Amino acid sequence: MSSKVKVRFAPSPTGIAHIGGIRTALYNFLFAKKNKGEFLLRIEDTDQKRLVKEAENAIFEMLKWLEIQPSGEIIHQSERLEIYKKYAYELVSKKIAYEKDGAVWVSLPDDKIFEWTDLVGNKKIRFEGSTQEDFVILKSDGFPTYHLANVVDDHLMGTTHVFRGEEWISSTPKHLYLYESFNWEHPEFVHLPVILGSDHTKLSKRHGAKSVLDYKNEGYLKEAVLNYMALLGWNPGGDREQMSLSEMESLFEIKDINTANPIFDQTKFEWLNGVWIRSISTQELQERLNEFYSDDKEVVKIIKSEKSEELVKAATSRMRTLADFKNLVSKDPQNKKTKEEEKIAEKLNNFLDKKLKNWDDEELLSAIREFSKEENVPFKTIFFLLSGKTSGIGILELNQIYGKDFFVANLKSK
RNA sequence: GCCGCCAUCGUCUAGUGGCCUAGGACGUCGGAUUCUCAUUCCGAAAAUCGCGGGUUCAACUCCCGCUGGCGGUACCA
Repeated sequence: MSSKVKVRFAPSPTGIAHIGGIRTALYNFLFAKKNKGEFLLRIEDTDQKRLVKEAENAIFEMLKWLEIQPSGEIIHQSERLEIYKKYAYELVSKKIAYEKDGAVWVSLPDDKIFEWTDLVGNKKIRFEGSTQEDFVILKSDGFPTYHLANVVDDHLMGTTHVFRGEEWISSTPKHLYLYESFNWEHPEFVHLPVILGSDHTKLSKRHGAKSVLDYKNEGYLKEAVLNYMALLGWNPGGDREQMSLSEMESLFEIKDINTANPIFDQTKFEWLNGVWIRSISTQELQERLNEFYSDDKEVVKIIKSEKSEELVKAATSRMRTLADFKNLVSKDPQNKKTKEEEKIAEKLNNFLDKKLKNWDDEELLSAIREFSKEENVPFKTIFFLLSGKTSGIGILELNQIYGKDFFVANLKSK
């Protein structure tokens, strides 16, 4: 392999930029980085009927957010119709393609064997020409089909490695035949096992969404998205779980891509997000939160307050997503007290009022202990009465951040 | 149906003929720390390596068959 590595992410803007798509983009990117090659972007907008207006922007936004930016010019297949037409008719004149119903078709020779070495699993895959039906390369609306456009562009762009989902394996013979008919060398093929949902079928909207941007909006860190996506089907060996983009860039090898279909595990993804939240600096986390809550005045006010750093520190270990932050730091009581609890709250209020002078941590803690013992009230209840929540940031941390007034307000609230 | 890909704990996976009475992680369960919840730390259960044949002194690792899962079978990508 003497030529410089050149790969491309070639999404079709027909729907959401889903997890499978982003993983393909990521593997392309990692491979390019690892081999000091080029990573390009090509928009395959050849299906006029299924085109979704917002999809293209979503793709750009996603790549930008994840910082896996392509270099070079972005190619739109819809702007290259003349090129595909020219090549389609070249095949017609070579008698490889024929016209029917206003479209250009190709038929594979029945007796020909199509074989290539797929780099995932490094195995030979072979098809007999007879298993492939005639296929359209140029549609009657003048647009090319995937088969033609993909082959033509990859050749013209000098793509060395085609990373794509394994759903393309069955049509690779068509592509092989096209390369051969044009007298072009075909690129290496890297067919990635498709990601499955928890019900073991191809991951789709049915499994509860999710575009990568949805995950962004749910409070996932880009590091976690990248990290989890990469590990879904690739493993550099060893016990490593947490990896940054640059670490992955230096470790990525095609031979470490798994051959089996991975199942997307939301729970592990959340765990990994928590790991990332805990591993960035408080200052960095503050910035992420600030950005995440930019439309939420209430939270922005909290993040911008003097106590911001303490709050974020206290919340860090308790977040799995950035979205958890709001409930954690909210001053509003989240559960109503029972009649019984109201009585205890009143007692506790009087007790603390009598006992505490400075409301410092030491005083507060020993008073709570005393109250708990004397009245036989579990700490859990006291926590609830003081904080207004059944779980969350610790009492002493809250004392540092919000102080006496906050506790008294909670004790008095109904 | 036909064609193709795949097959290690529930899940992600390590493992490339002897180091495996199969290792790690998530999750689950138990415990420690503890002001609740988390975090952190310990520990446990969890795969007779899908099944059946080979090859070999030796197979999770190689070969064949079966079964199962997934994918493709459009003038969609």
